[in-house]
Amino acid sequence: MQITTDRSVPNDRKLQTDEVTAALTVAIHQHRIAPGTKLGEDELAEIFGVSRTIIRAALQSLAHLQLVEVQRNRGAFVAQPSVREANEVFEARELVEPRTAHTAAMRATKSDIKRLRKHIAEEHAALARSDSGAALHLSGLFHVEIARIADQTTITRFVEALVARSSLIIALYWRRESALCEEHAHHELVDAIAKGDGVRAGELMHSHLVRLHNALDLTEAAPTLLSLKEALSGRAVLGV
Amino acid sequence: MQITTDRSVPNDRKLQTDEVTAALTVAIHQHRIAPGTKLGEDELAEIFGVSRTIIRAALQSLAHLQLVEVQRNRGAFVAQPSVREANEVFEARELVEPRTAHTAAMRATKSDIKRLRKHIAEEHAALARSDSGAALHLSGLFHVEIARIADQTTITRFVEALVARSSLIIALYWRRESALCEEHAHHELVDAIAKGDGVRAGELMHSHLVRLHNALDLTEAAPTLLSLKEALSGRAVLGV
DNA sequence: GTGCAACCTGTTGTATACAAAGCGTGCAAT
DNA sequence: ATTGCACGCTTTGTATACAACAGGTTGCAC
Repeated sequence: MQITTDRSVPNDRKLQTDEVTAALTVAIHQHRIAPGTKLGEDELAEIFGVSRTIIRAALQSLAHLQLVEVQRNRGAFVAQPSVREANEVFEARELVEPRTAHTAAMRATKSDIKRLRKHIAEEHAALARSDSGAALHLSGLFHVEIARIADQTTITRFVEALVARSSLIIALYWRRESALCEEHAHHELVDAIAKGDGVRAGELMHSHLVRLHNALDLTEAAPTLLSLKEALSGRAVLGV
Repeated sequence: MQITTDRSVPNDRKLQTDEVTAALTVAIHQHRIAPGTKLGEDELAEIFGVSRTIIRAALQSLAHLQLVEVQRNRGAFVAQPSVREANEVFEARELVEPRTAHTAAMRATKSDIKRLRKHIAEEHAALARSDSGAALHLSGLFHVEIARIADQTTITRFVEALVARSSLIIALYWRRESALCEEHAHHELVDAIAKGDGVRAGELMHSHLVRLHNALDLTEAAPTLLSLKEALSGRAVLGV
């Protein structure tokens, strides 16, 4: 399982943990690693060419973001948010992000707008080449970028965590039937922000999130096939 | 600097990291360790009777909650939130917690109410014996408990993090002049929740938080005296 | 006496060695 | 054939040893 490996063996001697964390994060965001996948320490250590110490720190980081779940003496697995957690995550986003959009509209500078538009363009480009993983990742970053423009680092961190989990949720519960993530929503949002229309930006963000939420198939109770296997073995399925 | 040490040397072989994390968290909550204090790895390892490996994991955990700040090659320090961060934290709480109070009012069971009242009683008891550290800690837990009753684990985690940082903020910026944390606010809140009056619970929570926020002295720009002292001396300020 | 520089000490960063806990396999007994 | 147990292999948990870095101190030169 190759993950990134752009640079070779000699590490830059700095921030190794962060690099591993980032690489894994992106890989999960882009759905290159499926929910439920086991992340063995030795395996990752070999892939990244570092010791298990580094891998462990990275996994702990990801566990804190709830991107991976660590089971004692069993190892780390890419998280599989339950239906309930999925609802919670989107409810939280519906509560928080309209506010960040509103504030962003108030504070955005020209260069912020430019950056957002560039972001959308990249997203389109990814879609154009059918790289849905990258598109999804960029789409998430778009939301984080808005929080960043709102200049509230505390909430930005929260949004980052929510967006990250959203990616897992989409991987698990996205309805094939529903239309692909409507890009025009992001467009309109940027327009509202550019005009400084905070109220409209907030409304757009809210409805955008609600539509996303509704595009998920959150009816089935049990996590899907992968976890079925796991449900019968050792550990029990806790919350639904 | 003794921290907890209720149990002696033989560890229960389980969750050592979590125990250390919890002990440090409580100590910080209760203002038994001042903001800016250096948390040396060897020092902590000796105190808790575990290896630096465990301590490191615990510190990383606390760093994620932004209770401590780790500076590369320099070590971990109890965080000193800036004025700006302080404002952000309370703004975030003002956004999120009224919602949790509202939901809690809708979902609270008899036993939940009972637990909340017991919580308040303990808080009073702590105040009665002038243990302001414990009172503060319990006061924070009260807010977390409400989020827990609202049964939104995702937001509960966020509230936990916000409450934890609030404790640091209060340590740094609390105005001596302002009246002590009015306990009646928590009383009224529980009453509203017991009645199932979500709207009022939300309002009460909001005004409670605003009052708290206003009771802080967030005018001065720079981190205060404590850090100055530390800037000059090698070792951090030990006991409180 | 002051300023700079090299060293020295103490602390953190990383790797590795060892201990312990799961988990699967295979054999034996019913 | 199936069930139960026991052994061994694999993987994680923890401690420790070593390397690298930061900061302070000392000594020298001016």
